[in-house]
Amino acid sequence: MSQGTNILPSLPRISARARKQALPYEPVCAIFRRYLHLEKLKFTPERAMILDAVLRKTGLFEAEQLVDDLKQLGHRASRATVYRTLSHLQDAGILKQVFFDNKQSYYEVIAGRQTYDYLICVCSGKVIEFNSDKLRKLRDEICREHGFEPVSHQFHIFGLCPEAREKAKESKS
Amino acid sequence: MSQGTNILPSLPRISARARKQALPYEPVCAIFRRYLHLEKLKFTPERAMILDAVLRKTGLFEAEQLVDDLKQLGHRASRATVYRTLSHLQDAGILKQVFFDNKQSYYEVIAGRQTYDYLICVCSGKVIEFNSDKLRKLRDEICREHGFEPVSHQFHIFGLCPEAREKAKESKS
DNA sequence: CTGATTGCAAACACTTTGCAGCAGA
DNA sequence: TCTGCTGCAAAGTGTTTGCAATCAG
Repeated sequence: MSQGTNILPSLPRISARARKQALPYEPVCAIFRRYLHLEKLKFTPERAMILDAVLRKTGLFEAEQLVDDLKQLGHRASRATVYRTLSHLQDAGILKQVFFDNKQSYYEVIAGRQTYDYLICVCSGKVIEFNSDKLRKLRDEICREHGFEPVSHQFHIFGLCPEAREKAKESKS
Repeated sequence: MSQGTNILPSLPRISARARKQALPYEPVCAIFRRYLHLEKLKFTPERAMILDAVLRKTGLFEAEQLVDDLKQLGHRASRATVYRTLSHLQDAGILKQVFFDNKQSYYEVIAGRQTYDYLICVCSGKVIEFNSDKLRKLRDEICREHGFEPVSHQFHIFGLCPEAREKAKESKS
């Protein structure tokens, strides 16, 4: 039987326009407002509240979690609006979907934050973030070889975390 | 509306490189039978047919596609059985799920085949497979640093393919 | 003013599951 | 024989969508 969580990467959705215009240190809210303006969309209270809740998150989070957070913050916003806004935030380059597990998506704020790659334990589901300059360099090298212009990447390593390895050893002996 | 690309549905699923590789049909079938035997499961005609259809695939494919393929091959197997068998094939290490988009999973045969990493064009959806020893080495190095034992990895680079870059240039000028 | 936005609930689409009859080993 | 397997259809589940009322610009 399948042991462990099935966590798969998803694809980033950042519009070309957003990519060109995101300034690294600009307040995220300003990025969003400009994006909305350019797309002739409106900056509504609901969208502001959702962005607020999103920016409070650190690391990975789920849409459903966000719905709860909003309730806790006393913010009203329907599930539908949350999903619709998450979509816009992705297009604005503020957010990206990082994983899917069997059912749902996991998001991560990328605007103005360092992004990570992940080590994922196939036994415990534990996720370790890491960062590697060498990886970025290698990515750029591979892209050059193929005439590709990199926008982003996702590197997920699946395996056994130290604890899981320990357990595996024990059960062997 | 945003042009947030949902790239996956248009992924090409035949790669020249993969096509060149001989299908190691017998060995994989043996792997599957052994797995089934060990798990006290049965090797049924349906499972044989599904494995056959799976091994004809090169590159990424979807479950639904497989259902169609089976019909075309004159093989009967219900949708439910296909899904159940795909699950077993994963557990047997013959297959892996590579992507999820919001809706469905994308699979790839791994047994007896070289696996690839992917460059994915965010404009055209074009997918380029690549292979890198340096990447594997870097992966192992990163794992060592974290006491992780790697089982597999997925490295997806998103960006603009040469054609898309060309187009982008044109539209600027 | 006017078209975008919202909440609701129903719709979706892929996948899983319960069940009764069937069939490998 | 005795589990496990199959097909069917129904259930599940995160997400999306249609619609009428509402609101931002």
